[in-house]
Amino acid sequence: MLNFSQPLDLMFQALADPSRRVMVERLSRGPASVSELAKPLSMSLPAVYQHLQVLEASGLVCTEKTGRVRTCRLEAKALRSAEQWISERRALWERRLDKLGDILTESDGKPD
Amino acid sequence: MLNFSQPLDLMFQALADPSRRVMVERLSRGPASVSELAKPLSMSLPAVYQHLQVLEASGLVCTEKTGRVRTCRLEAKALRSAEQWISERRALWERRLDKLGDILTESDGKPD
DNA sequence: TTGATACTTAACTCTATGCTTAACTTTTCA
DNA sequence: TGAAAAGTTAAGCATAGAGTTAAGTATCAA
Repeated sequence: MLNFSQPLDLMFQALADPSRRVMVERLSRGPASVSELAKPLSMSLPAVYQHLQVLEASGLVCTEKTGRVRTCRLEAKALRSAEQWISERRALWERRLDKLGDILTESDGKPD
Repeated sequence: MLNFSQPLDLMFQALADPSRRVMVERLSRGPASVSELAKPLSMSLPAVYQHLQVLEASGLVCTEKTGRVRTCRLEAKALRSAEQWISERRALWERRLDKLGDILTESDGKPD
């Protein structure tokens, strides 16, 4: 399928990489510079930088450069929308399971 | 970074593809066969099948074959754990923002 | 003004992903 | 029994993704 570059694609794609999740994890405890984000990761700075660009493109992280330091911070709104997509599907499915359970209980074990 | 194949990697990776999200969406409304999942997607059945395997490997979907039909259903527990990861990070970050807001309000505009 | 710091860009390699078509393998049922 | 239905496997191809090194650029501090 062609890449529609929809927000959810980019967000889930961004979250799929463990290094990027480490970066998000770090940023959930407060803003950080590029080098700070790189510190716990065993890879070159350009690699970290590329991950950062993926996170920024997804909207999960926004950055701002002041002097020679780029400061990165989490974007709660984007996190919320990814969370919400999952939540809605799960709710739909669980509601269905509940209803099914009720029917089974009411009818004392009769199948669907 | 090496592929640790951690559950979250696989789940977010699985959700990153729009075709797979269409499949999850369909399954949130109830179980379905492989061909039913394939119906709205403009790709070959083997392609759909491969997507299904990605979803199954991630734990988001489980399947069971009866006769010649494979029935697929959502796994609420897995959805919950992906949702929770995001939720926890967001909560941490938003709590931080709130505290910061409080400090700014109490001190009447003094910086951090 | 010069060396160090903190990114940033470019070019390249290697692997993983997302398809495809073709060829099987069950099951089902007329 | 034998064709149709539903799924499965295999092989191959094209593109995207994750990493590298090397070479910039822009700030800062002395």
